[in-house]
Amino acid sequence: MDLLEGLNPQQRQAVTCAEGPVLVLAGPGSGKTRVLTHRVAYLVREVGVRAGNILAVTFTNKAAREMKARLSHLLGAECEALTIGTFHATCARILRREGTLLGFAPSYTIYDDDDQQAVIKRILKEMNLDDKAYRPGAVLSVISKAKNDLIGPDEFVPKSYREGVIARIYLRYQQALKESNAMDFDDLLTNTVALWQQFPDVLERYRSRYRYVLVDEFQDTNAAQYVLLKQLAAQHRNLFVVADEDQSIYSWRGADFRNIQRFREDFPEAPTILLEQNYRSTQTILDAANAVISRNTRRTPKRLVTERDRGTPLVVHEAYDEQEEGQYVVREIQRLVGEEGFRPGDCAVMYRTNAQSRAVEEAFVRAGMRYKLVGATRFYQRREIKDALAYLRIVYNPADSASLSRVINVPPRGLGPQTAEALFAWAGEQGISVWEALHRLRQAEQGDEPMAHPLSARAVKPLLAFLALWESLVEESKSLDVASILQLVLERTDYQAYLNDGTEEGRDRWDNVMELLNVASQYANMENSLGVFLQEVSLVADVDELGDQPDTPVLLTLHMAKGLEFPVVFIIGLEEGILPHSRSSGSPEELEEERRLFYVGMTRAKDHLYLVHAFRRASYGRSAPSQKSRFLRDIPHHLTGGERRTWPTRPSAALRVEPVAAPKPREDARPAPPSAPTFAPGDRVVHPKFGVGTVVESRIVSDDEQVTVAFPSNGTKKLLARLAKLEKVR
DNA sequence: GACATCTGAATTTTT
DNA sequence: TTCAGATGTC
Repeated sequence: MDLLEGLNPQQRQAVTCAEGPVLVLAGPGSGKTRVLTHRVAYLVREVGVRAGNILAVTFTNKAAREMKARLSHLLGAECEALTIGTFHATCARILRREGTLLGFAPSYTIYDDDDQQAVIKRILKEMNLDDKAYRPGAVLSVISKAKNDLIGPDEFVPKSYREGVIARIYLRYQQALKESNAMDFDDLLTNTVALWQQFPDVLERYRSRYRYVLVDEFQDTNAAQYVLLKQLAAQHRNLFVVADEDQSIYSWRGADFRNIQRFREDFPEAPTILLEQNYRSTQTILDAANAVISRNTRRTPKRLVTERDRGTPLVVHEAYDEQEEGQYVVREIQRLVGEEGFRPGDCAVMYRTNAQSRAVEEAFVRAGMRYKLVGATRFYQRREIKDALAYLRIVYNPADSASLSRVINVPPRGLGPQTAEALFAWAGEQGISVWEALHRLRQAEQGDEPMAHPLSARAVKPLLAFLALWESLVEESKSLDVASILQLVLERTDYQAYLNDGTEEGRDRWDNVMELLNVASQYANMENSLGVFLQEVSLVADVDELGDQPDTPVLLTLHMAKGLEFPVVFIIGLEEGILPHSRSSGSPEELEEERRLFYVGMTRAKDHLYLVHAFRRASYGRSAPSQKSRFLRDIPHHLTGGERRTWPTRPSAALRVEPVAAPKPREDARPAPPSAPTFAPGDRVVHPKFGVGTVVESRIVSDDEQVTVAFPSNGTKKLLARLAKLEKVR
């Protein structure tokens, strides 16, 4: 296959200039993924670079996966040796190997937002600070900002009394993470930078390994990431970055598109290649997007052109309120599918804030139409999933105190907040982990010489019972894979009984846990499956889940839409206060970022673009009139079919989506359950522990059969056929 | 210590 | 509207 076939001259240039730094400024839809993959393939096939010497960094795991998939087509087996991943995943892997140099065991835990909050809350308590005055979220955002700028707790210079306090929290927070053998997201980057700074020989190793570095979405890198790249590429200078400043939408997370300027200064020999040819959208959509983005002052003017025809005008639509907005969208999708030959999966609905999805979802449900909601469902954020993962984490990394405090009393075992706090404080005083503290407690209680400890007599027994449970899990986990460990955890903690409170919610939660077990079982035949599983699970993002989904419309935020494309795009909530968001209209910089966000959304569309706003909108309970977004005024009239509205004919029969007996929409695709239950009510069964019993009910849950059995001597139990060794008896 | 009920407070985007 | 935290009861 000719790697250059079908590429335009600019793309070709980007693919083939082999040595030295390169800056590619790529507009939306200009085929930059193609350029990146073909360049990697070109380096390997034509230049003779060894695949093992190439590092490609992407923004999401999904992008990494896609790139790998494409490269396996282009390169075959050779692509296995490539390193392709997000900054975070790549750093996490490096730190697994080298983290001991910084004092982190390879089993370190990656803390997510909730874990971070938990740590901060504990510190606030410890320092006797009011969590109203120092809201954990606010404190964390200051800390995160500092980390993104590579400012450690020691270098943090407070500019106010408040910041002085935060500086002390920051210091304590880093200590706490270290004690827990844990890192937060930002630490993955900063610790890698620190590692390379402090150990030049290690840096040297990675420099000679990653001789060619390619970076996607470079405009969304932060200072730490930029330093990382500079460290790596300082000598060989083979740094290839692809950027679009107009699509920089993560400045609130520390991203700084001025890195593009820095790159130009630090690598002055780099040629700049412009990709302005758009292969995605109609000229009308591009013209509208150009009109919007050209209002931004801080940018290099670009002209996006396409060879496609003008296409249809944009549709600007005013709905009465958010309900009708949703109904309008659904009805329009139905029309496009019914009359214009689009598939449901061709359509995407985009919005500024997750809360906006609700009304749209309701409209889909009312219409009996399936849809896929990206994010918000947040599988890995669910309580039961986090509990299960926390168990796995303390098994893998017994120092992990945030996970421990999460599950120490889940299910309830008599270890309430008082006891937990006393235990943690006692461990803290002695400078040891809770794991060790519990061992000391056992010695004190069972050893010959009694030792003083602050734990109440009543708490000792459940504490020691918990330690025994924990120890047995740690011990047995050594010879088991993740899925088996998880099963063991579920059995030993009787977690199912805890979740199954008879409500539908309880059943759903258990289903989720089974789904997690399902995911875990995919890691079965792997070296260190527990560690691999935990790491990958810590780094998944919502967009990553947007895989081979059923053919349904997709609902997602504008942020998550970056990098995607759809034949039909609806952007809803085009109102002042929402887009631009009220929290981001303070400074011109923020306003420009809001505009970029809108631009990103518009340029996702291939054929049809709908811009929808509502006359009034309810925000938490109260409904109020709204004003249409200033961004709409930037679009020339001749590009839209004029503005349409469907009210005040409300309530109009034409608009109402008729409720249909709706199949319950599933937000997450599940594998098809096994066919029929093997057990039926009335069956007599025998269980190794509970003895003989009678089946009350049996149903398929996820991919296992859940059997409810009444045991005369042990009461009624819900059992999983896969776990419990149930046998039918005559 | 566990659970139910009440209150009031806060709402952006997420690797 | 939703949710976390506080309060009250057993």
